[in-house]
Amino acid sequence: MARKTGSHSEITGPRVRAAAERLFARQGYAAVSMRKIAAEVGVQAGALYLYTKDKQALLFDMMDAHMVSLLDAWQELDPGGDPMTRLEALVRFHIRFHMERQDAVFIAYMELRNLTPENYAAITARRKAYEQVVEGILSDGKASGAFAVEDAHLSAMAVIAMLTGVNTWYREGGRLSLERVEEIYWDMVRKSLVG
Amino acid sequence: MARKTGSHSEITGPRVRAAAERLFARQGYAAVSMRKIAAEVGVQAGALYLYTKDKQALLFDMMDAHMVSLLDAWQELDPGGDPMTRLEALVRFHIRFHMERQDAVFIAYMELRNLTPENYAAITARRKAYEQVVEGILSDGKASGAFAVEDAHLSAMAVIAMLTGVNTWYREGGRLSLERVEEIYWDMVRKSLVG
DNA sequence: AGATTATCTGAACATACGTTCATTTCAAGG
DNA sequence: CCTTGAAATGAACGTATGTTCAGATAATCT
Repeated sequence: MARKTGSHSEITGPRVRAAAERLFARQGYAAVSMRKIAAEVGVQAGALYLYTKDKQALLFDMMDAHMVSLLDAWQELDPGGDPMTRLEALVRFHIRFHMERQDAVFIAYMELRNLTPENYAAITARRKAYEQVVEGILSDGKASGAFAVEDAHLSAMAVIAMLTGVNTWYREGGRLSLERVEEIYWDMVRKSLVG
Repeated sequence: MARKTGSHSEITGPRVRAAAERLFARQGYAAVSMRKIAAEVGVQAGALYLYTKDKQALLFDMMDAHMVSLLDAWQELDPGGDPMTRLEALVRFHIRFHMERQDAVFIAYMELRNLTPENYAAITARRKAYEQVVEGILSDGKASGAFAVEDAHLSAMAVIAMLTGVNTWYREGGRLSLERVEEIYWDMVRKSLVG
């Protein structure tokens, strides 16, 4: 047997990426074999190499796409103007964006050490870019007197860690709606940064 | 060849656990083979099984020991009394304790999915116990009016995420001393929870 | 000194891995 | 209807995996 009835490149390609993302998030990159991914797609392992150079590219491409998407989405949404307004927008954006991409976020945080040195450097650069978006807002707010921030970098890291942490405990249909979570987190972030 | 000169169980045992912790933290459980651990210790792979039932026990035992140590250390240090005092003690304790055990903390957060279901349940129970320590302090503070907390559980998770995040960016000998970091984080946590 | 026992080796086990490739099958175009 | 090429198979490759175990060795005890 070979080519399956109804098989098509434009369908299989995305399905490979989706299966890899699901499995990497649930079991970890190192624990997921190409054969497992292929089985999830309904194909033999060899066929995956029509859609990716190798296993490493599968990981890197999804991480890079995620980071680019994060940076692009914020650039689109950034209201500009005063730091308080921008930070509120960022807090709400961050929570929403990350909650809608739980698998990709999980992978972006957990699989850094499974990247080759070159790929690691590339992803790290994107991460730093996002961190500097946050740090920039805090710096502006410090300069304008809107925020009582001692160290903009430290506070940026603290805020990001706190926000991303939502992913580890929030489950849809739980006690709190995502809007409510957004509200409370923004309240905590704001208070932690003002007088 | 067989038994090495100067070989001794009380020495090799801890060295196996130390090597496993180092390697699991750096490369991930799934990516570390028993042969790699053995090589780090300077022994053949088969010898490891004198000190651990299997690879899974190596992971579980170190994670469980870490969690027990965390809970015990806090119980020892808990000053009791009013929530504000207790929370400050906890914030400083958490940062210090986690910074001194970077590898163990990393593993405790990253390798949950490589535990068997039974082991996962056991570790998760310990984690929940610690989360409830924090949540308990916030609840007390809410009841006494010391904290303006809307949802004690959510705030507890936010605080823990923020504090543990220090591990991802703080490097010894950097711009800020650990005492300074403790100070600033406590300031942020306190402000985020009051008025 | 000789016997005992804890400690470790080295080979073996079945199984799985990522990747390549000749071959086969199906869908589409003329 | 026949040709062409994209899409997938399935077998093969060398290597690595966790774990077991009979045998070898050095430290300890009598």
